[in-house]
Amino acid sequence: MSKNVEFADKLRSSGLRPTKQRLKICEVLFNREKTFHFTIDELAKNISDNLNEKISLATVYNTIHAFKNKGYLKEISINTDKSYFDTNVTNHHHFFDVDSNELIDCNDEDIGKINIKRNITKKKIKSVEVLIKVASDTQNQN
Amino acid sequence: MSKNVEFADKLRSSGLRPTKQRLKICEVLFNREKTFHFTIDELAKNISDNLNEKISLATVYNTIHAFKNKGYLKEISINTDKSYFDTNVTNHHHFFDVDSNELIDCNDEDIGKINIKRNITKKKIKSVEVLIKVASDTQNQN
DNA sequence: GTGTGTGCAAAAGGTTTGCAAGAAA
DNA sequence: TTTCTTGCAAACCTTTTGCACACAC
Repeated sequence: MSKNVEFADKLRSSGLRPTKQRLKICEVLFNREKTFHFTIDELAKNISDNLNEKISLATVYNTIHAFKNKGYLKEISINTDKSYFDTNVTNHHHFFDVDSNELIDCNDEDIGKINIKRNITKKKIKSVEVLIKVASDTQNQN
Repeated sequence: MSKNVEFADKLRSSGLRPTKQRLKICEVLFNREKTFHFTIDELAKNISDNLNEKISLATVYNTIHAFKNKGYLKEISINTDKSYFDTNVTNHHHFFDVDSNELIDCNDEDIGKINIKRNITKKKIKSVEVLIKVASDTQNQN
């Protein structure tokens, strides 16, 4: 419960009104120990299943994008039909299990430093993302 | 023209009938020196503009997926609304210019070797993809 | 009260599918 | 002639948008 006050403050401090829906979403996303990877429909399902409450899909989309823009969430580059988000906003990489469509965070110790030796003229590097696709044997690569 | 015979043989040898449409698409995709990055609609536009011929969108989709499954094309993991494909099917990485939505191939010399020190239980690494997002300054990260 | 946020339904955009007609083997 | 391929339209799925109502401040 005290968590909700924290969430409300956090939202307010970034210019977002702490509405009931946003607080619910905060609860689901940030009230956990491990980082959380999800797609919008998984999140919406999670909310309606576990919290016995329905939030309009449009609101979920709006909220997730607002959170992403405020830096509370990160969007992961995977070539699937859906967008994946991550509550871990630090610089890190991912394993992607193509059997289960599951993301797994990758620590710095898991991968050596990525050293980019080339510059694109007039451009700055904004992010470096490594995606390691894994599968149980005899799977194809995509 | 002799190229077309090559393409036809290549298609036949992988169990694909060399139809007029598939040969056209081969021409556009593989009859060039540099590797080619594209989305389906760019490709369809390219065909109708440059070859003065229309191929049904459904056929373009079918063909691109057939080519991908046969290993003639690679699909790139970027989190955009569209799928990106690459005629360079070797292991390599990419720069992605978020201003222009353009992909740029990355050679081995541009990035040191990626060394993955962790195993996911019972899973095999299928691919390692590095995506370096670049932008002219003052852009956001996604 | 004023300005934001929500929710619904409708629209949009990319991709897939069903099926009849056409082309390759 | 048999099997694969094409093309069109409709369907599908995720995501976005418009707008009236409700809520936060």
